[in-house]
Amino acid sequence: MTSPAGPATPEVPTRRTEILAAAAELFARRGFHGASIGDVGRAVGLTGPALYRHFSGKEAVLAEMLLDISRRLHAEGLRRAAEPEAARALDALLRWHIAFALDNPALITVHERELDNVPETQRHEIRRLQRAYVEEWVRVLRRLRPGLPEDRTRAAVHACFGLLNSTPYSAAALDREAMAGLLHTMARSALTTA
Amino acid sequence: MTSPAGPATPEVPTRRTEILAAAAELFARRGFHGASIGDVGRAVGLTGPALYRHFSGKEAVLAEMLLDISRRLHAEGLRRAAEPEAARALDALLRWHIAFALDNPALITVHERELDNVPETQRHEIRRLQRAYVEEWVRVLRRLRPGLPEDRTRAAVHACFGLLNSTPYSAAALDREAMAGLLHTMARSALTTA
DNA sequence: CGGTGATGTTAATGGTCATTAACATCGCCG
DNA sequence: CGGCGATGTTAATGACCATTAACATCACCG
Repeated sequence: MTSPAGPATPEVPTRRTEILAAAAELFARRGFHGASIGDVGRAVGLTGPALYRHFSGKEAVLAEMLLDISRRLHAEGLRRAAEPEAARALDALLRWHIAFALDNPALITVHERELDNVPETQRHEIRRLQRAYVEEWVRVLRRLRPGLPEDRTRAAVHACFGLLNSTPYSAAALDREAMAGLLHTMARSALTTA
Repeated sequence: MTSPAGPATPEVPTRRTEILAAAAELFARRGFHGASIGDVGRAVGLTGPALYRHFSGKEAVLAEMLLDISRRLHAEGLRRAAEPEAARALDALLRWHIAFALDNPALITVHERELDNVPETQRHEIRRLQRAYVEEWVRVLRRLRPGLPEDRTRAAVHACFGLLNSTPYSAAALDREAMAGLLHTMARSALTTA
């Protein structure tokens, strides 16, 4: 009953979502070309070729993964940026992005690195969503700091994502709440003094 | 006359350094497993097998690249952290890291992502240098903010590197000086309010 | 019961790749 | 001149890999 491009992390895990989760882990750790279809299959207790019952190919796994991430980030980004008070909107965006990064380090990593391996057609849509997400941040920040030129604002947002997405490499050091608080403080401070 | 593990970017480019530079670009763009020896060779006007006249294999190219980066970062980090006044030392470290990242986006990317593909033996040494470099930052920051617990300090430094290393993805937007200034301001603000 | 669609498995198949072998060029030094 | 070390080249070689083919299982539905 699951539609072919349905949500990747529904309440109940299906085989498709198991595969997507295992692939995310492997692609994040070893890179898209460093993890084979056999590796992904093995990670969910199957042989390599079994994956073709669920996806049309390796690239399709990556494409669906990135499309799903982009959609989730963008959809919730839209919601949180709608908050009328700019400072509150920024905090809401920060909380959302930080929670996502701490809960899904592998997804964040793959999202950041592997876009080039997605087939053209779907790559455009993913890029569109990524850009739209960034623009939500830019809009909020411009309300907060009207004097900052737009290109500097956008560069600041990108740098902020770099900070927030560093999570995968150092998350082990602190417990989740401490890490979330630290990232929030640092990111807000970086953005508001940019 | 160049020693086998000599500096990778001397005044005059040798064939070895040409190869290292081309490989850095390709490994950064497509990942270690996504760029073939043939690709690297072609990028310097050679065929694939010709590389074996200069390196013992693909992994050796990566290993020398990462070892060289780690050494350069660490050596200059040591020097700058020696400044007696903590606030000045931090600025000196920031200037150094930002200049390196803006001048060598490919190296920064590879340094951040590909350590796992280095053979064990050299991996340890690279990790040691990376850790030592981080510790220089931690020491300086602790002098500046003695109240901050050590693990939080280290996490903050990692997050700061995430911010500074985001350069490869957005450096095109601003000219070099503007970008350097923006990153410096954001990073210092993030670290000092952590 | 019989069949059929969903889901797996184990064998091809064809391509790419890292690495090595065998052979060429060429500058330099005796 | 003659040789030789440095540096390349074009053919193997053997591994791995994505994908497809051919064959099994099995739940469910008529």
